[in-house]
Amino acid sequence: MGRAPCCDKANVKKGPWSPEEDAKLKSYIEQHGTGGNWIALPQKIGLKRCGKSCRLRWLNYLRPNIRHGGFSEEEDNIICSLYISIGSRWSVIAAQLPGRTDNDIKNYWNTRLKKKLLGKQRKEQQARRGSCPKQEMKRASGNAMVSDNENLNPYWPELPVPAPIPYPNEEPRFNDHSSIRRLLIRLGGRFSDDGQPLQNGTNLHLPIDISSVQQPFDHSVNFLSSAPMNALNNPRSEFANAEYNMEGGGLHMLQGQNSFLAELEEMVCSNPQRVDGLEFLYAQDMANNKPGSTSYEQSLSWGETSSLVYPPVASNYEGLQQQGVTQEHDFDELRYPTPR
DNA sequence: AACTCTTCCAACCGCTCTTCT
DNA sequence: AAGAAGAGCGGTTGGAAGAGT
Repeated sequence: MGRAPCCDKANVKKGPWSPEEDAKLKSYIEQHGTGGNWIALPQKIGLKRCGKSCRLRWLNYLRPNIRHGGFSEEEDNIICSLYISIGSRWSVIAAQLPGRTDNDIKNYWNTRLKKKLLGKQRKEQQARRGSCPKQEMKRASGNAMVSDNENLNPYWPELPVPAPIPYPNEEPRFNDHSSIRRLLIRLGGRFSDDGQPLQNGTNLHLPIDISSVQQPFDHSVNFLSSAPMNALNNPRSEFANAEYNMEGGGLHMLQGQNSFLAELEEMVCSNPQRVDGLEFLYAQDMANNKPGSTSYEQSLSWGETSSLVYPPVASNYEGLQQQGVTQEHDFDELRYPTPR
């Protein structure tokens, strides 16, 4: 048989934590540790909280050396770089940023970095359009007939509602991580505005060599926590079945960027005739999906596709090793050091 | 001043994997 | 071995705070 139920849901408090609850939880854990059992912990200290909730409160707010807000530019770049490499694996990203929690990073990404990225992309778009005012005026006037209902795209309100792009094989080409990754790479692997433009891939600035993080996905080098590696060994796991092929625009298995990618995708889908500057986002996917087809090349200009570059992938596995981030280590300890 | 809209983040939810009985 | 709970994680949401009108 299994264990006892984790908690009495009906008799559990929800919502914001009071200072008294915080104090109780903090002082108990500092004195006794978690005891390896979060479920039993709230009863021990007389809190009407679910153990899960206690754990979250401790990890995200009460444990020592937590920093909130005030993300530095370097941290932005690290988050950006790791997101390029591994997607929304917030706990892994958090492990690279001492004092940051996965929840914080996740929030920061969703509320700021993502918008920063989209804003940057839009800036580029406007700059391009600015160089062609006649076309711009023509487009704007043509758009006057579009109903409010149809004109839902917040980023491209002046553009006509498009005919759907004829995707060759069912899948839209914003197939997730590879697309955003290319967008990030195009921006130079960094969010900050002072970054130099990417030139032949040589100026790409990645504070962390993401190749070391890619390793497990190459199925060749073990790294980080035991959990991902277990997942790799598990035939049911997404890791085991995924094809991680950075050069081929792969990473199809990565989840969690859906809404953001949908946003990006909408930018392009809504304006198939005018995708200046976004070609890089899906040109390669299309090439992959539809070898031999030239319909896209004919209807769209892929001038930048050839200049698409990827970050250098020279191994820096030693870097993570030096940080103690190897399979041998208890990665959870790195993420959530237990109070001593 | 009052109202609406937007932004931000703490906390919850639900899922997967691991551990225990 | 099977089934149930625990642990951990990522996605989502509710509401407070701030900004705009």
